[in-house]
Amino acid sequence: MMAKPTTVNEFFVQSLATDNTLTVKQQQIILAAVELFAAKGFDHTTTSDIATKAGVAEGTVYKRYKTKRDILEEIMRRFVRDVVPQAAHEFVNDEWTNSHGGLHQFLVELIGNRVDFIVANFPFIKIMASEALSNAEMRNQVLSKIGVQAMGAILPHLQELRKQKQIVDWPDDMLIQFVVATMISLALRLIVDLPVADIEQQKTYMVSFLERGLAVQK
Amino acid sequence: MMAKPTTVNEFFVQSLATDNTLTVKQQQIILAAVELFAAKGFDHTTTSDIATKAGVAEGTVYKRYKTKRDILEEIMRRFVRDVVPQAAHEFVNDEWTNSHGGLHQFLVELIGNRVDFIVANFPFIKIMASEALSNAEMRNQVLSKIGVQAMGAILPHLQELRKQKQIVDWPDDMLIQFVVATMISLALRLIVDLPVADIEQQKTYMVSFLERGLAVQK
Amino acid sequence: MMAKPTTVNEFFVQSLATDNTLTVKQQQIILAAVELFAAKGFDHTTTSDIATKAGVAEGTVYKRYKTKRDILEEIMRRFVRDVVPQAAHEFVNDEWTNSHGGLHQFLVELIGNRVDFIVANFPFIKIMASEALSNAEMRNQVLSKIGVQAMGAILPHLQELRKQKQIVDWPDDMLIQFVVATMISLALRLIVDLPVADIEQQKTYMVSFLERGLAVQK
Amino acid sequence: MMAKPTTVNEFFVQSLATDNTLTVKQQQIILAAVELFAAKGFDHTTTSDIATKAGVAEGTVYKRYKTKRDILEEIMRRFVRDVVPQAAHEFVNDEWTNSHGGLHQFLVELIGNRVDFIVANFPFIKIMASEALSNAEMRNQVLSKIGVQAMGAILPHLQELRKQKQIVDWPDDMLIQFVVATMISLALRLIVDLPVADIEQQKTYMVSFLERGLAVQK
DNA sequence: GATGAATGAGCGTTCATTCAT
DNA sequence: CATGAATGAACGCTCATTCAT
Repeated sequence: MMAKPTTVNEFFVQSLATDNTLTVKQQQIILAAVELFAAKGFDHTTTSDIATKAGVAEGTVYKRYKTKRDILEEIMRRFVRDVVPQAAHEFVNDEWTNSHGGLHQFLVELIGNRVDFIVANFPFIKIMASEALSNAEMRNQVLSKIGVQAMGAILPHLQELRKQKQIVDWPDDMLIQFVVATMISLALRLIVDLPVADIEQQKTYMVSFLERGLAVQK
Repeated sequence: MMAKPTTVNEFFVQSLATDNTLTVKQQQIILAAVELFAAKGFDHTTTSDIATKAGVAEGTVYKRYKTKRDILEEIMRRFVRDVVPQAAHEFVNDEWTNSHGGLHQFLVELIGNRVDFIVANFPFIKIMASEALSNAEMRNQVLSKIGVQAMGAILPHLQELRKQKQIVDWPDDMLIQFVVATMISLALRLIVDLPVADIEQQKTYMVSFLERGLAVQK
Repeated sequence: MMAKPTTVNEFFVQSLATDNTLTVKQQQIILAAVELFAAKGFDHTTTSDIATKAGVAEGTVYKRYKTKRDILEEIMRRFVRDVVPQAAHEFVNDEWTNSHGGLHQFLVELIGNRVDFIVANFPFIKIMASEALSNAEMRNQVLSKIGVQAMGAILPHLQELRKQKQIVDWPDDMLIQFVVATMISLALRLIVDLPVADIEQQKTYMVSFLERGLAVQK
Repeated sequence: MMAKPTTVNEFFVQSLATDNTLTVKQQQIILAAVELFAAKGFDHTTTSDIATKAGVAEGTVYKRYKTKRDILEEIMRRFVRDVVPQAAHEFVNDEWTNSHGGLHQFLVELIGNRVDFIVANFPFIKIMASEALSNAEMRNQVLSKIGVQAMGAILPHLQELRKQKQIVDWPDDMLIQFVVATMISLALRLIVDLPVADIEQQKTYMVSFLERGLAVQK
């Protein structure tokens, strides 16, 4: 059965705790920044906010990070280096990976797991999206890496299914595009504040939609 | 045949030119703001930027709009009031509306038209998305209206197709969610800077994906 | 019997109406400025406020008066030239002037009349006081003239009473100082927002206090 | 014998020096603000003025005080909390308090002491007066406290004198009103820039006027 | 390493004043 | 004479960043 998806925050705590170049205060600063950036966005978070939430002096924030943007970049670096792989690992490690259960089961597991991840980490996803929209560097450096990692976790399975002629013979990027878009459609609803009464029902429709959209006609 | 979708900028020029409460300089201010907000985002655009680009004094910016945010809201208001309906009208007026050509033709026309709109207006869509992510009021006031307008243009057709048992018997919101997500998947690619070699090819895949995903099994 | 004291505003209307170098709009501007300065003070009144209240365009305000301060000076000039003499005239014309009724009646009439004037014109008095505190030019040009006028109305009587040995043989300026201070004590109460339950009772005490303070011991 | 009344500025220096939550620069800011507000009024003093006079950067002004008005309120608060009680204490402690010397001596001491205070602190009194005229909150919060303190120092003596039938049997508020008005009459002269040749002579007249005005007829 | 007072460039905004129509 | 759009200097205030302790 599936594990409850870990929260980005928990991943960060792990990532920071295992880095012995960071003092406790520096860890607190990063964690405070993650939460504040997620809650208010990068631009609307002041270094004073971060210092206060981290329980340190304002000068301390600058001891290790030369600028506020450096903090964001450190967060993104850790996100890409530690959090995304962890999340992928968590995802990949679930039993379905080896079960070869066909398209339906693949989708059930994928959607089931990643939709929970989206719901659990929605605030963080918003900040990533927001930054990606306004910051080209972020797009290039971070999103692409996330994309690569995500593809690494999803694409092989899609390719396998395609080889088995369970799904249509479309290019990799189109398959990924539709799978991701369908999963993200839930996040769009959340952003637009449309109520999502029943997450499990959502999952069922998503699986069904993707299954019909991708499966080869019998 | 389909009309070439107009650019948001052109719609704005129209919307502003036909408003005789606005002086030429005030029109220049709004147009400058649209471009700057689209290029650098709301927060990173200064009122001095706007004034300079519009070729007016900084005080002039405040003659009609009390705050910088008022300018954004004016833009959004015009977008919702003039641009979206125009775009919808343009969309709705295309012949397919009355052609009862079935699911396939509906999707061909919808995707064909709206994908071009997305591509033509991508910079503007980015502002809307960016603001929507960080501004709850904007979500409520603007996105909801756009949503209503968009639904008014799409939903009746989906309902008709469902009644004719051409598409699956899913709730309205799920049908819309999947159609919108599929269309937006292209915008996501653009945001992530993934190259889109062939727009027409994209359209073909989208139509195909939606058609398979929604059509009832024969 | 005593006439009800006219309001500064009414004096201004008269002053303006009889000046045929002023257009109607210019009169409206001055009247609007008088009311706004009295209500919010000179610094917190904008030329836009004045134009709006006067029902004219902002440029019109500057047609006759080169600066905002010019308007204040015009008001003060009229106040000194027309309003104060009128008020004095109104005061002087009351019957007591000729009645030679002695100190008591003099005080009764003076206090009775001027206290009502203070109460009726309190907002205007506040602006004069406020400007006088922060503007040396105003003090020199306006207050001194008001002082001269006021003295012209009061001092002769005091001098007469002194000659008749009804009041103490103190210098003119001390007599005026105490009479004015006693009358103004009511304005101080009003400024400090201390309730003044019974104006007539106040008058009685004032008369009594001044009478005892100034009368020669029998 | 009477102590020479201290200047408000000296009281402020004391009040600030003994507050160890204030850095030296913050003290300089308050002192600079006191002088500037007194000299030019609150509205005509810019934060840049204050910073320059205090010898600090403009941002430093805002480190502790969120707004310019906060600085005024801090000044008023210190005035009420430290300066007024000190002044009252200084006043009350003079020997006359216990001397039961009758109305004449009471007035001699009161006038002698407070008139010097008024003369020494005239610039500061002007700020207070100016703000009181244009700011209702200031009136309520500050003047009322000053009033209470002042009454505490004066009223008991007046009540005692009244009980002893040395002064007329008028209500407390009228007694205070006349005593205060008489003292303030000097400030009025100063405001109007009327020369006050001989302060001691002024005091003599004031004492005499009040004594005659309030004493019961023998 | 940690502190927090100090900095100052830069922002959004106001408003007295000007001038072409 | 009247208009009102346009101006731009100046203000109050913010906040990322520095540095002496």
